[in-house]
Amino acid sequence: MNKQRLTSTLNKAKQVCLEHGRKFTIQRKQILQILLTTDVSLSAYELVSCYKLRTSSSVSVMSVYRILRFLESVNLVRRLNSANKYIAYDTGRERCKDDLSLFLICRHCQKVETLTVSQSDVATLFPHFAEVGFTSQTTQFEMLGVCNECQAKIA
Amino acid sequence: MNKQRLTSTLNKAKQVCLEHGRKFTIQRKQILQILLTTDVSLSAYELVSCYKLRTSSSVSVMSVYRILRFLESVNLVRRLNSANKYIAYDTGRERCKDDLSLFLICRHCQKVETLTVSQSDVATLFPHFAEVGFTSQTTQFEMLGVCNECQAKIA
DNA sequence: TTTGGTATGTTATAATGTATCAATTGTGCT
DNA sequence: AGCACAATTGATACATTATAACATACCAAA
Repeated sequence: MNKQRLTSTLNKAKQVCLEHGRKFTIQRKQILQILLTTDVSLSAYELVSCYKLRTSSSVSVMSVYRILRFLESVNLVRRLNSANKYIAYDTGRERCKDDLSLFLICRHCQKVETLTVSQSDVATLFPHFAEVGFTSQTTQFEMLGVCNECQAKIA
Repeated sequence: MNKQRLTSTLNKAKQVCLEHGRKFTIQRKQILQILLTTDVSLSAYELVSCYKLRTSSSVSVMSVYRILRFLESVNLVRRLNSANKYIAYDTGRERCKDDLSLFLICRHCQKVETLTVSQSDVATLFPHFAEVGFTSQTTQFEMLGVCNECQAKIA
């Protein structure tokens, strides 16, 4: 992500916070910026370390957890259940309100690629779904595997 | 799961272990049996408690983790990433070797329903998949939501 | 200026999971 | 039976991830 795009994304993020009547504090901005400028997912504790390195200031783990929860609540951050780590959620790309995300997580380089799937596609895939009468509240799927770069290296 | 089916499932499980040149010890059997006779997922620590209650004997948490990892390795147990809990993996139902499971997890009653999807269906759903060149090693998806029984109760 | 909501700091603790090494058990072999 | 060997389990310590509870700081509106 280049500098210009980063600035624009952070500005949008600020708007999102303000629309929710919440602040885009320096700490929230820094945490989001760290997540935006890496292509791997980071744990709360890793974020504490990065924060220290990049700002010559510091945050408590508690604050990081709170900040992550907040950023998640306004859809600026996603948590990866299969890794207990967090990634920035790209607000730049066009997406329907109820599209689902598919995160492709590389076991080797940890890089996370994000794809988008529509609700109707999911419904098509899971025809038994309607039968069992389950009401999904899930907004993301996670797949572990190997990305093409790493695949090439291995072979 | 009725008694007869349970016995048959446990026998099959024993076969699976032996085929892998491993033992189906009393502890492994008990842990699997506990998981087979509940329809909710259980954490390692919950399994320790259940074990104590049901057998008037006990296991260490360490052993439970090891047993779970072993049972996972022979595909008799699955771990739910979204909950850090474990469920028995039904060997009874017909399934292709590389089918994927879709676990429907109810937020209210914690019950887990298991559906099956073929690899090819998944490939159809995610057309961008081939483009990004990601090699998936994932064998399951997890969806959180509300099951039909709970939905009815709520409404 | 005081009051109410938002945000952060601080400490303690819960929940989940791994590392390590010793002890035990079981199995096959002689 | 006695022995060697691998698989399994126990026990302790520790690492990682996460929440609870309560105090303090900040800031804007009444």
